[in-house]
Amino acid sequence: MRGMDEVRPGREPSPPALPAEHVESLVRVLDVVRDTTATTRPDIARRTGLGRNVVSDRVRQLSAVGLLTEGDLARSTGGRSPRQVRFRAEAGVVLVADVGATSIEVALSDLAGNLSHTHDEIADVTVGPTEVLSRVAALFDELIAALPDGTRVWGVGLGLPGPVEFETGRPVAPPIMPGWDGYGVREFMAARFGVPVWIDNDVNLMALGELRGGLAAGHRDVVLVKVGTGIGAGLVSHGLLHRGAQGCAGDIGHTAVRGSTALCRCGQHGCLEALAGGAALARDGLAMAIAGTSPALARAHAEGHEISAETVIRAAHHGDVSSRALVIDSARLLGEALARVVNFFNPSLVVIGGGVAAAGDLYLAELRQSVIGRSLPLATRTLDIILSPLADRAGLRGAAFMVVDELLSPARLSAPSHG
Amino acid sequence: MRGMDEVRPGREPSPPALPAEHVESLVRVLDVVRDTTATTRPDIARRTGLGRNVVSDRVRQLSAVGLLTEGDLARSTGGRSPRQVRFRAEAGVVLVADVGATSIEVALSDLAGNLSHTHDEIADVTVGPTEVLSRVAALFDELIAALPDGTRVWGVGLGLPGPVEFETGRPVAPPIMPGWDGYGVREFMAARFGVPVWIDNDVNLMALGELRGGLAAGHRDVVLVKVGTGIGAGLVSHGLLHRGAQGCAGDIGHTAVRGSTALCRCGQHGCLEALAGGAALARDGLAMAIAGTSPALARAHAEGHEISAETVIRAAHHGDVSSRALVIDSARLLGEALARVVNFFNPSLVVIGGGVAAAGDLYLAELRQSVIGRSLPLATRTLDIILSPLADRAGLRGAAFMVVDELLSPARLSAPSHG
DNA sequence: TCAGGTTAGGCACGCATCATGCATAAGTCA
DNA sequence: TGACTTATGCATGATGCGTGCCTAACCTGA
Repeated sequence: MRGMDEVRPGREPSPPALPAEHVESLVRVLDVVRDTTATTRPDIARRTGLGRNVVSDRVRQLSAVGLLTEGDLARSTGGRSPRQVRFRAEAGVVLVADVGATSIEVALSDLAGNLSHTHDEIADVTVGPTEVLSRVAALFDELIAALPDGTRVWGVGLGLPGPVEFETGRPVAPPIMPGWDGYGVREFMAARFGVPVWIDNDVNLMALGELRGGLAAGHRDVVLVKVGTGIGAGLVSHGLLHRGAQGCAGDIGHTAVRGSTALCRCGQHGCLEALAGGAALARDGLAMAIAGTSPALARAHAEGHEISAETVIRAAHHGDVSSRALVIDSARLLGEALARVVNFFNPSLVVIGGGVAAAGDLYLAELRQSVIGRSLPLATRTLDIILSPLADRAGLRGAAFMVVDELLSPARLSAPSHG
Repeated sequence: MRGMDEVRPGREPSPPALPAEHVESLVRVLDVVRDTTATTRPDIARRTGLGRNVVSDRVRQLSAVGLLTEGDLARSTGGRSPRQVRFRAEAGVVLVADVGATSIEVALSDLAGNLSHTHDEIADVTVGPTEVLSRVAALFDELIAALPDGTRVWGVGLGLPGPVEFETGRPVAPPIMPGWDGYGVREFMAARFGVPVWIDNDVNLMALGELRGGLAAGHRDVVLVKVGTGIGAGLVSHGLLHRGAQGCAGDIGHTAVRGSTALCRCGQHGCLEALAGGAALARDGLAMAIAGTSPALARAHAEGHEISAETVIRAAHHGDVSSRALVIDSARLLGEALARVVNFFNPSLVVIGGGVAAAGDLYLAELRQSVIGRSLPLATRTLDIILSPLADRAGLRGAAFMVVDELLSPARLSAPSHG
């Protein structure tokens, strides 16, 4: 991996060099424009508390480096119409990837988390970091090849299915990623692409995606639950990701469920994940297919189809009674665990994401009932529990926001460093 | 309550008027001096990144209003010795109270959380807000009467045994405080004493006490567990109190314990609190005394002593086998719940406070074992679990820090408002 | 004890930033 | 169309803060 070209020919340094002065006000202006709390100069002045003159100047500077641009005139409020100011999300792209236990998702993202060229494929994370990351890098190469000339690549954002030490970008003792412990993921990608790289847990990135540009925008205390093969949660406190001391906060998949002894992939018995995760759904569905308890699943199995969580969910939607019971049972079990989480963390919003969220209202209704029935009334008084539509790709969007937010953070702009 | 003197004669407005300019640098200087990360002018400059000139000027201003003072010369590091700068904790006092389910604690605190004139008494919070708060106010009056002339009262800090909406200072649907829901506690105290008032949950205040001036200083992710009559937790994320959306975050006392149907004071069955709290210890101890299972408790009971959690703990320490088993069982149960909390929140420190913490190493050892045996290895890798000595009065200290921190916060200093 | 080096800390100056006032542009409303 | 309101640029002035210089006060080594 050594000896690669540090700076690619024809690629501009990224992000565009901002003036090192006025960092604070520059960021404040940029922030309110980015999340569209302000769209005109007077708006920005009001929101940031900066003088109208300063705002004008900062907008000028940011426009000069291509981060902002003027749009049409906005509606007048009685006098001269203000010109609209817009974040130039097209000023650069971010390479984002979400490595799951059994899959790789990559995409190109603009600076506002809008994805394009999304690509999914099956992959096994257990084959180790060099192989998986090489594949991700190859996919990134394809994305880069398709870029129009002169497009700036601002950075790489990566999600991994395990705990990550955010500062160093290294996995820490990930249970389902043998060989990845302490691996220098950032160094690998930085050497390959010569741009800044950030890595985080995939569930944290989903939470960030929902927080910065999704359903959780504006909330300060959020729990995002991803129900995929496994079950995990991303926590937001004070509007910031709560990663915990080791970066492994959010584990709810391996809490014991009463009266169960099912073996979990983590090695313990009775884990929630072993009962209510996607893998559990598939396992129980297969059992029902073989036992003949479910006509629909039995037929699918007989026809040679694999029985996956998706199969079970589809059968449930088509009225298969046993599948329906399985899905509802899964929702109820998750709800019991979530009730504890709600009591403890007291979020204003719980977002359910991941593959099982495709089960839709059937799942959500049971989940809601289960949570509300077991939580303190106060904690659920204004609590919202919603599904994150799958098409959202919150994880990839979160990866993009991670990169852009870090690059445009005051700390980095005032003292440019790694990357 | 209306018509009371708004500003008492002979009492100065509080806190001393700081200049409205330079608020940010003033606060930064004050902060590093307050938590003693910097004790000399050059130190302050290094820590805050401010110029030595600015630091000198701010120190001058803060000294002029009595918040800082110069001390002796510090050790030289090769050149002229710097003069030490110290926070004048004696520049004012804060009236603090911790209202528990069955008790009132009040004290005088200096601006650094050092308590004096501590006073405890039995009280029943269920008699309602006016009665309880009047009693607190009467105790405060006694404290004020004992103050030297000219002492400035900066504010009132109050802890309550239930969820509190921090911004308004009103209890929200507190389960064990009938009649308090939505009561204007702040208004009551402000009208009575004419100073700013802040109120928070008592467990949050314990966490704040440990965070700002106790065992948790410097940690960013902390869980404080109070095991008193009931069981509750205070959470610290990013070095800030996580209060949750309704201010009721930290509930762990009412999570279901498998295989139990004990009736809890919250009305549900099988709560942790009903099994492992102080009340449960007392209840089970009494049962053992009556049944004769424990000689020590039976004797105490026969002699007419009340069997409290403290009695059981003392018996355990004196070698009473049954009491010992009871205490250990309590620790084990709490440990099981805490293991889930540790997995979910991933703190770097867990502090155990409250009356049951008096059980000491006997309790702590079993608790540690129980937590570590059931948590993810990663989450416990650098986890510390410690006891908060009772004499600490972390709650009262936290109440003092709450008031002083709010009064010396940038927001308040730049735009003085309520109080 | 003294010289040379190092750190503290005050004072004056100058630069840079930001707010204010004024002029102008461009809209609304009667 | 005129009076009013709002937006925006430019010049001006105040203010905050860093820098350079000086003195004070300590150290080390001869």
